[in-house]
Amino acid sequence: MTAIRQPPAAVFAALGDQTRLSLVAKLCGGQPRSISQLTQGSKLSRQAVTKHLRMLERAEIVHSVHTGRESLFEFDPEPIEEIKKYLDRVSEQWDQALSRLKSFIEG
Amino acid sequence: MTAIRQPPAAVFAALGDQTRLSLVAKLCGGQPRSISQLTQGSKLSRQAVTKHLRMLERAEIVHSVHTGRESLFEFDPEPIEEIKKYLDRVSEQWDQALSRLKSFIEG
DNA sequence: AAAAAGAGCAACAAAAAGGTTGCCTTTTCC
DNA sequence: GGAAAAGGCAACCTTTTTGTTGCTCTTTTT
Repeated sequence: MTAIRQPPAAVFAALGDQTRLSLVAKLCGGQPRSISQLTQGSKLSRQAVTKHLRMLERAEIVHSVHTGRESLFEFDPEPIEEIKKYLDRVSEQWDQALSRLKSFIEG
Repeated sequence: MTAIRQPPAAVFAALGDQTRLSLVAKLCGGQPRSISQLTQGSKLSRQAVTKHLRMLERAEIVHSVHTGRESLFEFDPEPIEEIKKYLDRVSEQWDQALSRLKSFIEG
């Protein structure tokens, strides 16, 4: 049931912010965390952090699960694997360009 | 002389836009291209494309070289290699979390 | 049952992003 | 020398981002 994936730009955009990058760093450790937990130590308000989490959620980098009075966020690895592949293709293209240049000079 | 690298968030942000992603796709092919060339086929104005290029330049993903009346843009691979490493660390953390979970269940 | 903790919703405001247009300068080509 | 091509600069506009605050609701805790 491979879902239709966000285009890579949306995932990059979601990662393009230090606050959200920090949230990802915490969540990729595997332990689900509540909004309050994720707000601890941050200079931002809970609402601000919530908005960032919703943005990560739209990019499908995290998802939330409601339990009792709190909503826990968990990391989802797929979108990041996708953009890694994307970046690999970019690097590969570049490497091929370098190879061509090299054999042109040598040949 | 390893330059001080942009923090990863800035690089992700620079890639977080379809237009800029397309520009990167063209430039990572190795051939330097002028602004006019890069504007060809785009629905955007030259100025809009220029702004996107400047944004990629700030993130050090490309750099420009003036030759005569045109300015050529070239791809720079380092920032992308950096964020690939960053994403590898994220994936690694996640994988370790999964391993711990697995051995907890099995043990 | 009352207080406290965790969150959602909505309104608001400031700043940044994304794009346009007009005008000017510098090269190149005829 | 004059026209055309390539770009830089600045003003301007609209939309999105990023953040705040206040209020309400539900779930725990005591």
